[in-house]
Amino acid sequence: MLETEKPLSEPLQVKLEKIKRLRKQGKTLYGGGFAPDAKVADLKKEFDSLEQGQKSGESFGIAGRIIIFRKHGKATFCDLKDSTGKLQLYLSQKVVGEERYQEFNELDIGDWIGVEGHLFKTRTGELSLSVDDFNLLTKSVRILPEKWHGLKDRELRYRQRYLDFLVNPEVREVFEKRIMVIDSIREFLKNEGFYEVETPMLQTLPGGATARPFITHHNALDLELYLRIAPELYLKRLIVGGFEKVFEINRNFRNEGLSYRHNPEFTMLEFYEAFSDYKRLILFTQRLIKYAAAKVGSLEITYRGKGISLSGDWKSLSMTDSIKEIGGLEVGFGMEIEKLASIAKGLGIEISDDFGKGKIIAEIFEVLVEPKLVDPTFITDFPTEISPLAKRNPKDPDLVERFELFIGGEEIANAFSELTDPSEQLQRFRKQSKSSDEEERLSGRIDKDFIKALEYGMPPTGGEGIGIDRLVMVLTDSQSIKDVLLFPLMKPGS
RNA sequence: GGGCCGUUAGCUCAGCUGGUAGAGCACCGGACUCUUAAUCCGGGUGUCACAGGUUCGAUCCCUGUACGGCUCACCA
Repeated sequence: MLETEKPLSEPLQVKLEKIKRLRKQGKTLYGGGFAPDAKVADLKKEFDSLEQGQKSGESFGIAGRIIIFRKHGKATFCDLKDSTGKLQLYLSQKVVGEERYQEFNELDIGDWIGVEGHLFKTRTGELSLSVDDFNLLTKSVRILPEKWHGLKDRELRYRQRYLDFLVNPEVREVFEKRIMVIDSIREFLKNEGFYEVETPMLQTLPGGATARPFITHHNALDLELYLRIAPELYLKRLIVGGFEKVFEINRNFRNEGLSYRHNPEFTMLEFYEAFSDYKRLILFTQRLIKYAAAKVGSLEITYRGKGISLSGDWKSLSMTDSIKEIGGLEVGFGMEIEKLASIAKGLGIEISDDFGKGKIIAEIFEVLVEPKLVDPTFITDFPTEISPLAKRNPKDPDLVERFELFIGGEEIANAFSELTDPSEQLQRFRKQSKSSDEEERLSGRIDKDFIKALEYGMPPTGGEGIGIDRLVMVLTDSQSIKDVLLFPLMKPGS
């Protein structure tokens, strides 16, 4: 027990005394050397059809954590939980002898034990293991949370996630689904011929997105470094280098506020495909997300109380059309900027002086349309002003070849035909770096090495980012990003 | 960072108008050889988040602090 943690409750003190006593008696509390030869789920499957009164011919060894006792004098039932499920153990004094039986009854909920015995079915038909021998593998000192109500306190659940997994089985399912989503995306992309790569987390210029970075320092080089806010500029360098299809699934770090959909570190998929473009990515994205959704369950999902169908062809709308159709407002680049600004102000949007038409339209979109995009919808034709890395629409310089995908009101994907013209890229960066917005300025700090790479020639390329945490939230109907992160950021407890 | 709400036993929760706290699980002692939240008998184990203030008296009222939740802002 941590010495700093005092006073101890009486049940805890009693347990500590007991452990002291067991130690004095020379008992091994932290053992080892027991290798289970079976998993609970496998045994349950194999002996499902066992008749009552019948015993498995073979003896099996399993290991797990005791989660509950039901003691009956000279017989004891308890449930043992391993990574695959729980199995009832039956221990009879007649079988193991009085001394061993006493020792078993000194075990506590939470202890890890290894047991050996035969399988049988109880009177009520529950498959159980009749214990012939057992050993304590690890003594649990602390008292586990309650079996019935589980652990509800969100703070404790996030801070002590291991307990959350122990007593709230549905939490484990969410993370198993998260693992499946990531596995299936990898599988899909690899089948499509993509290489998985790793690009720098520590960057000398935080590029590829607009966000405040975490700043750190390299001692030996006496160099200011930034935790990456996006891998984009490095992945594009690989396209320049002749890799035609690359992806990375990894963490990005953004020094921004927290919310139900923001954690300072989050997992992003970015992939780039030479000779593709945003239109082809629309089709590709549908296939990718449908593939992942099908692997974890179904294309018919529920998110925040709303049924969402991922089947069929997903809707696609330009940003201004969506504002008209869903927001009921007609806006466009043909309007005077003053007019756009006053519409935005009427919606409670704050407009700075350096906002252009594009940024104002995007703000209106965010307020009026975004939350209403429940069924999967691609929004296309983003303003150039807010898309410094995307290729301009050849027919309309105000717009770029870009889309974002929304599901359940959440932004899931962001993709565009990449800007490949080095001089235009330089200009766009320069414009950004003059912005009054501190983050924009920092993000726009010109990565000359990246421009140089473009000067060597990047083939026409489609690139996309998918927020994995958001996608998992939608696919698991999780109300907070913290519920899909194993260890969400928490301030140190008091 | 702003607003609102919360923090009582290891866990889940009660606690009236201010009179120093109580229930289930867990735990401890006892009974019990097929239980399933086993049952039965007995036992309450607490810095009421923390620090001040008001009061004869504070878990309760007030102020501040910490942490969390929701929400707004920033962002994905």
